[in-house]
Amino acid sequence: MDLPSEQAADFRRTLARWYKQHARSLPWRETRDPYRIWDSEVMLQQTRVNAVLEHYARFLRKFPTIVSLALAPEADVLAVWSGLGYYRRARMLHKAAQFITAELDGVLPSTSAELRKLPGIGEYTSAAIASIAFGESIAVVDGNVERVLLRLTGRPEQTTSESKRFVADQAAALVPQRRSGTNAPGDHNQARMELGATICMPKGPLCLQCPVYDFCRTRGEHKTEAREKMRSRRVAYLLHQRKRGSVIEVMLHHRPADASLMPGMYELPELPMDGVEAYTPTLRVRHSITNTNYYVEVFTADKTLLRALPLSIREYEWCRLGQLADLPLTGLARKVLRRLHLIASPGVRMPQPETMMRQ
DNA sequence: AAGCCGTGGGG
DNA sequence: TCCCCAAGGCT
Repeated sequence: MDLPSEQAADFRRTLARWYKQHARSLPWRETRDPYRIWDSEVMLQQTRVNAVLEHYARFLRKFPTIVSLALAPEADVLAVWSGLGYYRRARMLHKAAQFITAELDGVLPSTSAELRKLPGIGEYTSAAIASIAFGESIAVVDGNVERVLLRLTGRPEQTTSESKRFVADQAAALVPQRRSGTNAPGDHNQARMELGATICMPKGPLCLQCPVYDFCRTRGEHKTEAREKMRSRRVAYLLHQRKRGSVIEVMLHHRPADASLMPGMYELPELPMDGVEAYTPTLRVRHSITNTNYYVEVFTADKTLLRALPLSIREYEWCRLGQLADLPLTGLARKVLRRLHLIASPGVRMPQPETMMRQ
């Protein structure tokens, strides 16, 4: 696009006006508590707003401050994260909170350069927190911004480092300077992402509603590359319960701490498919992970199925139904146990936003 | 630096 | 039902 400076200013004003009027009301936009903004940005990494909303409220109710997060056992942090995916984010967030508590007097750094050094905070997240929470004039580039800028400029979508640099340069050229009394950089960055999320979507962009239509080279003609096709796979899990006095327990598998996939999380014991052919499932659910659709069947235990388990019984753990909600369950385990009414769906209650903490 | 890490909702 | 995601970071 390479707008002349007055046109760049016009673009910024137009976008700002649109954002003020159309920004969705989201909990992390009601606060300037850097900790809350940090949490939201980590949760939003590769994750839809809808999925974040529920977890965000629960997370902040349970860990309202950096110190409270730092002091919590990792399993508790993972338990609240359960269902959000990319569990390493939760571990890194936890680690960063511990580092900040131990080394930085419990205060989140206020510049992108310092934030960038913390685990789980990369190029995008450091710029997002620095601009939104602290008003730093730095450009945020996420998937939305990249798509918006490529469409605006008419440059084809590419994964080359040259293309990345082009987008970064364009983004940097359009970021407003810091001004007192407002947060122009933070609002501008959020406005770009909001535009990408609600108007300039990957498929079927709503160009006729776009505030910067006049600045756009492509106006919806821009193509995005096709994805790899999803695969399908059938999997089977065992439901095995027992009674100890008045408490009911269910048998779970605790994934090893060094597993690459969902380490330390709890799931139902997996059964080999060839052991369940003669059985009718107690429950069927679909579950998609990355590029695979899983068609999941859950079978109630009997002696034959117990013998089909890949591990010896001792290697599984008996967990009380009452404590399931506090366990770091995999998303699938949580889904299955909820469908079977063995754990309650969480009541979603939003915490009151903190009083503005504008400096 | 390309590949890996998860998910529930919506079309 | 089947497919497509979405505000990245790390190794």
